[in-house]
Formats: sequence, structure tokens, C-alpha cells
Amino acid sequence: MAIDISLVRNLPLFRQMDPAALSRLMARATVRRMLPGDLIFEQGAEATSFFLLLHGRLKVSQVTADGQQVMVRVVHPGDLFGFARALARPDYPGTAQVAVESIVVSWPMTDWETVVENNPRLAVNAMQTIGQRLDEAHTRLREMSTEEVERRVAHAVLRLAEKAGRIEGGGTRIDFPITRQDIAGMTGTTLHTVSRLLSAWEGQGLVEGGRQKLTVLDAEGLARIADPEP
Amino acid sequence: MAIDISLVRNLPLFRQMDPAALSRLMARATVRRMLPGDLIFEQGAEATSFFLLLHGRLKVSQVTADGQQVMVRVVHPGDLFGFARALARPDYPGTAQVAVESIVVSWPMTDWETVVENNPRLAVNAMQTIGQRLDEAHTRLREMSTEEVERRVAHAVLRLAEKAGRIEGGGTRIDFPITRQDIAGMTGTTLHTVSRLLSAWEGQGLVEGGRQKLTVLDAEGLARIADPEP
DNA sequence: ATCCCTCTTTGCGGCCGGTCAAAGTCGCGT
DNA sequence: ACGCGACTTTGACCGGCCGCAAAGAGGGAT
Repeated sequence: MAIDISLVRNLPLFRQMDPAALSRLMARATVRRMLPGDLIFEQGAEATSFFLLLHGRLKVSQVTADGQQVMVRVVHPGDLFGFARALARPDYPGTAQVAVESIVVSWPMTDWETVVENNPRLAVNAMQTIGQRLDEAHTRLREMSTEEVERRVAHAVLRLAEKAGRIEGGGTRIDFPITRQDIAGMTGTTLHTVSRLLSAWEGQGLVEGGRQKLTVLDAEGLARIADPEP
Repeated sequence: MAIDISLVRNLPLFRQMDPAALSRLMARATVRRMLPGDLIFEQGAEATSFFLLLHGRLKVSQVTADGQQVMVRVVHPGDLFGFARALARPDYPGTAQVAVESIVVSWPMTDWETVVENNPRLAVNAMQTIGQRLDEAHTRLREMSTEEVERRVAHAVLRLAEKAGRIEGGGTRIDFPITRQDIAGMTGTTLHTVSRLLSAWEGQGLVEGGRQKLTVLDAEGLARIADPEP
């Protein structure tokens, strides 16, 4: 199925790319519309395609050797994902599940090398994308090393609100269904502790909770918890 | 100063690269020999160069807002590092300190885009390098989320032995000076706990400690601690 | 409307591991 | 050789967070 280039031309990933090259690239792509709960790929499966999220929201999670589920990250619109080949891996390291109705573009993984080699501008952009993801990972590592649980959860909630927030009434609503368990997996704690924290914050008017819902009412107040003044 | 291409041609980073292109690349490089304690760049400083470690060993650390020192990773020979531009950052996110006498190659950061765009093969390899680093970061994140301290430290020590080990007598000696504090920073714990663990392991004949020294005597035994059989 | 499944809340006990404190030891520099 | 600074070890204490358990609450499906 052909894709209108105007849909993707303004993505940071394709910025400054030659329109003709972008056309050629898009000619090889496949588009799919997917519904909540659908799996795009599963952990350990052979990596046959790489993807771009055009619209919607995905959750990427991993299961540890002993069976614990950990949510690794959220995929936002415009993000490249599932490019296992870039990591020189034959399989997908995690499972990508659709959180809200999404539109996903994919290419055969065998195209990866040629795509990168023939589109130097895209290579630079893709590297920046991966680099930023590495940066985020390091930030989270540092948080996990040095911060107590409350601050970590506050940071995670603020990041979610920033990346996936939608203004709604007096606050910023996180725009896809997310469970306490998900937040726990992202911050290295248990759903019990997250629940307790959110309840406490709700009591202070900082957030408003609900089933798979979360709205930040007082981002500044949360930020004070995340980074206390010395 | 010119560099003999034979020194770098076999690095994975430059594999399959056109020799002429590699020559051009190396013509723009600078080589420096550095001594333990020297700083290659400091956290927050403007990123003016990117680097390749030819020989030796470096420690990259970050200081958190509240002043705690965290060792982010170890740079091994053949590793590209300090390529802040790839992360679209103007500054270095950490401080790189020389652990043992090292040989470092550097390029002006302004070359980064052209280097990547004109050396598609290098772009693919560099992306794999970054990708693998991202993979490692995710592994550590997962460990930090789900494993108790003892397992994390065991994993970290095994990784160090694998990446920077030198056979010595009955064991594998970690080939650069490393403190308990360093290991603590890599695993998100305190030097006290690391010291206690290493002492206990030494009592069981798994490792042999010493001032800034560490030798793994029984890697299998350690592996059993890192990943207990269910 | 009702059932049922999943997600959420809340209480309580226990323990891992962080914090504080102090002594011990190695090795470098002068 | 000596002294000092940096690194390490060890003990005692205690608090934050996890684990377990059980009840409560939405929301989708029939």
C-alpha cells in the first residue's frame, strides 16, 4: 500500500532527506492499522521487520529469566522501533504491544543495511534517535542507582506526562491506558508501592488517579518531589 | 600525527570499510598517549571532539545533581566514545578518566556528520556499536529493576572479567585498577555492601580481592550466584 | 442489569541493604 | 623509612520497601 509522503516528511527522522529517496523508501514500506492488545512482535522472535510508529502508542516490555514482566519503554508517534538489526541481534529483545489504536509502518529487516547506506542523512538521524534513547537509558540507570523510589516514580510520571500528555481540564492526562504495574516496571518497584505513592499524591492534590488512568494536576509540586531543593 | 592504518583496520568499527576512505579518515585524526588519572573530557564541557580508544582502559562516570559519583561504564580498546553529537547533545554527559596508560585517537566533533555521511559502512558499524551499548544499558536496567544486590554485583564482576580480564595464575584478573566504590557505582549500591559481598565471596574461594585489585577464581561459582538455578 | 475479570487499594510484618562510626591497611611521595 | 591519604573492612542499628494477603472498584461482555 502506498503512503503519502506528506505524512512522514516532517518527522525529525526524515528531516533534510532527499524527497526522491524518501519516495523510494516509502515505496517499500507496509502500513498497518492495529488495535489495543495486538502484538507487533514478541520477545525472542526472529527479527524480520523494523518499524515506525505513525500514530498511537505502544508499550515495549521484557520478561526476565524468572518470569517477571518489566515495561522497558513507551513508543511514541514518530519513533523508530524494533530495529534489532542495528543492535546486530537476530531477534527482538522485547515484546511490543499496542496500547491505543495505532498506525504502524514497517520494512523488511533485510532492507536495513541498504537503507542506512543509501540514505546518509537518514543514518545520521537514526543514530541520533538511538543516541537519545541511550541517553534516556543512562538517565534512568542513574536514577535507579541513586534515587529512592518516590523520586523515581515522580520522574517517571513527569516524563510520561511530558511525552504523552494531553491537556484536560485542570491537568495533563496521560494519553494512553497505563497500569500501576507498568509504572512499577519502569521504575523498578512494585505495583503496591506505586499505588501507595499515587494515593498519597492524590491526597495532596498533585495527581488524579483512576483505572488505567493518570492525570497530573500539579506538575511543579511533583517536580519538587522528583528533585528536592537542597 | 599520521597513524598507521594497519593499527585500526581490523577493528570491528572499521570492518569492510574502503581502505582509501579509512586513510582519509585517519589523516584527520590526532593521537595522544595518556596517563592514569588524566581526564579526557569532563561532564558538562562543550563536546569538541569524539574519540576512539586504541589501547588502555578508561572509566566514564557521572555526578548526580546531589553530588554522588556514579561510574557509568568502562571503555575498552576499540570502543568509540565521547560522540555526544550522535546524541544531539552539545556537551559531554560524563567524565572520562584514564585508568591505565592509554592511547586515544580523536577527531574534531565538527567532522562527525561528514564522516558518517561519507562513510556509509562506518555509519552502519557505529550504529551497531551504539546499539549494543543500548542493549547493555537495558540489560543493566532490567537487572537493577528485578535483581537483588548480590546478583547484580556478581553480574557486574563477571562482565568486567569477561571484558577486561587477563588470565593470571589460577584466575582471571581484572586488568585495571578498580575500587569497591566503582563497582558500587556500577551496580547501584554502596561500597560497604560491595566490600561485604567480596569478603564473603573471598571466604568461599570465589574471588580474590586486594587494593584496587580483583581476581575471579571461580567464574562458575559466581555465575551460580548471578543466575541461581530454579 | 449483572457477572466476572482485571486492576487497585490498604494493612502488616520482616528483612535487605543503607547509614553511621571507627579501626585497619596498603602504597605512594618526599 | 616514614607519614599521610586513599582505600578497605567490619560492626551495630534501623528504616524504607517488598511480600503476602484480602477486600474493593471499574468496565467490558453477555
